[in-house]
Amino acid sequence: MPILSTEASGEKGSGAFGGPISRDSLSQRAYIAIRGSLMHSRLRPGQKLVARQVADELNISVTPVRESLLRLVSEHALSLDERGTVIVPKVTLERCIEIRDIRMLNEGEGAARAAIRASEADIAVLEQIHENYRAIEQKNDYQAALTENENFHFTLCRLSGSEALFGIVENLWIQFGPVLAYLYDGGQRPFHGEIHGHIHVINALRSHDPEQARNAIQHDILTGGQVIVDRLSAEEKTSTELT
Amino acid sequence: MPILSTEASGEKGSGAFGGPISRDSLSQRAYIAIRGSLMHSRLRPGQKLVARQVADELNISVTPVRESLLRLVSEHALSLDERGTVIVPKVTLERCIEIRDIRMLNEGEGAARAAIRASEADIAVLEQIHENYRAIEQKNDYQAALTENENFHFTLCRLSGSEALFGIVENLWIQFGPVLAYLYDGGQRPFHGEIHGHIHVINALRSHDPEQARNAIQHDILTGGQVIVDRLSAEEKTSTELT
DNA sequence: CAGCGTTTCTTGATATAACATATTTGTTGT
DNA sequence: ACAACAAATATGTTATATCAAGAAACGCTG
Repeated sequence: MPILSTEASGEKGSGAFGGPISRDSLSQRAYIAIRGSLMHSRLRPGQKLVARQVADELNISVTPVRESLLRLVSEHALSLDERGTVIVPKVTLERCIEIRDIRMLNEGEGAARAAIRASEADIAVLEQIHENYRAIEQKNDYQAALTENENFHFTLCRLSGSEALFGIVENLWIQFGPVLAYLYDGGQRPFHGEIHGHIHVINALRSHDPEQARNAIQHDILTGGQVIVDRLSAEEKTSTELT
Repeated sequence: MPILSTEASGEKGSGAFGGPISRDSLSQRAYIAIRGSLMHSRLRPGQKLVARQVADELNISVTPVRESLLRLVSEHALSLDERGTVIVPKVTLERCIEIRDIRMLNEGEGAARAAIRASEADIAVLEQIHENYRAIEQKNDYQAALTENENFHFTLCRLSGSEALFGIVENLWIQFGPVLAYLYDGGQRPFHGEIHGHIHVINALRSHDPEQARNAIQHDILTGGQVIVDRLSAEEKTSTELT
């Protein structure tokens, strides 16, 4: 059974033409491929990622594969077992809540800063992203919706103008993303029919109200994560009972 | 001229005996060596770190060196130029302030959580670290003082019990540490004779007062960083005038 | 059949070689 | 002396071979 499904999607499409295909290094492409598999939850928690096997599957040598695996480990998106083998980390309820809370802290700060700096054009872009997101979600294309939701959060945080903050948020996402995807695979929708949290964020930006923006994105993260927390609680309770 | 001075310090001394010397991988040792050089500001901003040269200097092959360099790049402790060569990033005033602020946000949160969870034993450990720190500082051993200060901040954050938070703080430190060291090399002492900020943190922990702890560590970071900000402002002003 | 030692397989870690490209150096012709 | 082209060098990137340590399979003996 193949470890990674065949998805060489470039993520950052290079040019409007199919054009001079991305001259990324193999290492970079391997990184994107593995990260993509992780984000789309095609890798089971606890699964081993053996360098040689992954290399075979991607038809490249182990060197660039090893580089990308180690990079993902350093980003805490993957872990190492006692022997040094790369494994997909298990998402515990505890870890999930922890990451959610740190996301709220840092994305909240990002939103607050964004509220101060964002121009009307910036906000319009964000609004457009959200509308795309809603449209995609309506079509039940959860994978795509996931990506567009990520896009919203990243774009918002980028508006803070803080490189360091963005780095942190990006990094938290790669740890949290797989959990979200895991949920989507379960066929549940984390968001409800009410007014979507993103809207409140956009309104706060328009008012240039930092604290309102902070609260809005924090509420969005909390709401979006609640379904995951519920489900993980249920699963952990079940497995405990089985023990 | 050698890129890295000879310092193979194990950081995490393994055992009380000189004992079964650390069976770290070469990659790990290279990482520690390069990181150490960075933290002790033996690398000039803008300097190139050529994999083969570093490998020669450490008497190992390029593979583990490349791995550690890439790891440091992924941690934003080093950067890549357009060609892919690793370079020591230049510290701008802007970046310095940015990292300081994000440190305040996250270490503040760490301290607040620590105030809730810390036992008296935990606090005693922290107190001991601070006393060591003061003693070392008095002896004008700035390098060692720097390490002990780092130890204080890390230990405090670890008391928060949040793995994710600790990872972020650790990562911010590796970006900020070189700047601190740079300052120390200039012979300036960032901390003053008054009651040290760490003391206020410890008091807040004893009172189990989260917000007081948050304020205390934030104030400490702000105060400690002020000298750096002043100096960088001065330097940037000068270089602007020269232009 | 059980236990134990040996061989083989797996797999991470390291070294080295092969390759590609950009930069530098050197040479030559006018 | 200078411009243009060619050779050499520097350096990141990838592939492959080797090593070592642990795990697993295998077979031998009692």
